[in-house]
Amino acid sequence: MGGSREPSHKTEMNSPSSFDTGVLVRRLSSYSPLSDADVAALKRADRSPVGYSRQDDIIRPGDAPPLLFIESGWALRYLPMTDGDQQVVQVLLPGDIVDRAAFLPGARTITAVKCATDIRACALCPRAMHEAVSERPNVARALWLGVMLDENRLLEHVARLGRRSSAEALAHLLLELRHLHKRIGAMEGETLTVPLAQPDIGDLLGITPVHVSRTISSLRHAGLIEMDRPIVRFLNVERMSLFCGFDPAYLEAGSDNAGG
Amino acid sequence: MGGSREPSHKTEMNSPSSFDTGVLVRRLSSYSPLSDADVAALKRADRSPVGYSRQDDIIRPGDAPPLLFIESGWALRYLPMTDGDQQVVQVLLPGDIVDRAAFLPGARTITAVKCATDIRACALCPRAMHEAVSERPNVARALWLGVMLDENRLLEHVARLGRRSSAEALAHLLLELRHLHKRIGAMEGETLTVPLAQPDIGDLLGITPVHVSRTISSLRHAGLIEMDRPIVRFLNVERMSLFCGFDPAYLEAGSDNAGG
DNA sequence: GATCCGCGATAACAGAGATCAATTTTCCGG
DNA sequence: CCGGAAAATTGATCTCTGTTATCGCGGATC
Repeated sequence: MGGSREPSHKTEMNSPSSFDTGVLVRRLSSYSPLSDADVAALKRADRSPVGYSRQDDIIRPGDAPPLLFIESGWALRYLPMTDGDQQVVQVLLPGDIVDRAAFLPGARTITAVKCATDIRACALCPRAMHEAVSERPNVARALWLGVMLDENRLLEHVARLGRRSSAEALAHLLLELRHLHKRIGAMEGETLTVPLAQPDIGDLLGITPVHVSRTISSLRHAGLIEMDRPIVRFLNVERMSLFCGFDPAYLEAGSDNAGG
Repeated sequence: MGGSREPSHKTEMNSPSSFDTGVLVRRLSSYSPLSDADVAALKRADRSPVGYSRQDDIIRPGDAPPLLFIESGWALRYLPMTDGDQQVVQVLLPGDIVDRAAFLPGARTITAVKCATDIRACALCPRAMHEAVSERPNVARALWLGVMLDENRLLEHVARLGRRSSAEALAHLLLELRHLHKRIGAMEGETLTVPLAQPDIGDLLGITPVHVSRTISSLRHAGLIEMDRPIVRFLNVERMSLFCGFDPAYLEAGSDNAGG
């Protein structure tokens, strides 16, 4: 079957938590301000990190997924199709929760998640998380905002697949990744590291690897990007955004965190 | 701009609640059993129903959406594209919540929702809902399960757009609608009422209206369906499911509501 | 009852992307 | 350092879907 592989290199890691929760806490507090008590409640949910190797499957369809978030590395959440193809539905970046079905005791997921790079992931104690959610409104609000923002990304992904040419779709995807990394200061100038192979991008955009290659070179020839695996350099963000109709509003946590 | 229209016929309706909450309560309790106290808590959130006419926009991108659920009728949630096209991301059926961003005080939505038929919708009091969620674990669980099932439908929609031919995509969509209605006893035999025009289906599947017509006739000629607006009759569900790789597992509330 | 407009069907043609194939390059494991 | 496998590029051809246009129908409006 496709490229599914056993998580052969799953590794226990024993570096402690004050550093490891950093990614999640930073993410959540970027959604909604967290007090020290909120952070402490989250830290109580923290468990030991686990390592996965590139190409490992973290979860598979039918699993009751573990409550995990990505510490470092990229992963791809996808639906395996009956004919062996796969459709990627989400790019998981550091701070992302692998599968929120894990919040629901006993629930099964319909997706698989494979590592695009070596991954360090961090487990959370479901009981402690539920406590944090029910007793800490800020935490609940931040998690819920995360749900909404992920949904927004998914909706835009639908629009990419349904209503854009492959060149527009690729441009839009790259601009989304750029925006997410720019915001957390994870880019050097206009240079971004995208550790995805062309077949991965094909599974994301619903096109063949051959056509990914052609699409990339068309963006190159249009003077929008340079791409030298795994480096992507943005040459003209404004023109590129215009070209594919990219508007970062859907990635923002709602300019008005006023509340009612 | 496309077909956006003011909600000119918005109408206050004054039929009472014991009947109106029925749809939502029935839906939620199909996700997770609700006690009388749970139902009572939900009823406290109930507000007066509102009517909309076919083609009205219930919400628009940038709105702080109202907390509404569909009482009767079909609506389409979509992303308006810059070129005037629209990409439908969700079919809203009775019992569906129009936009969950409404759960987050002050949040804005990025989607629009338009009525495919005349609609009766029912507002919920956000305060009472938050109370019900925080004090009634069954209610919280049912709502969260609803979130997960909607996500599953969205993920399958991504797979439809990315990895299926138009005929497979249409077959898959129709089987999803059939399954949802069959489960609540809203079909007569293998006959389903689908109050969508072909341009709506095009916006759903990311294809042109012309091609929707072709695609329908190809399913007809394959002996899979009869379609006489708005009636769809399924002639061979098994062969149709095989044809498009439809597996209803993603619509089920997880066979094991065991819980940990 | 006349008119109009959106829906639906169909046809001819154009274009985007898939498929098949061959070749080179890069990557990874031993 | 080497060898095999996967990734990447490029070309030729085919298929599916978009585009444009025409026509009939039916429901809404006046």
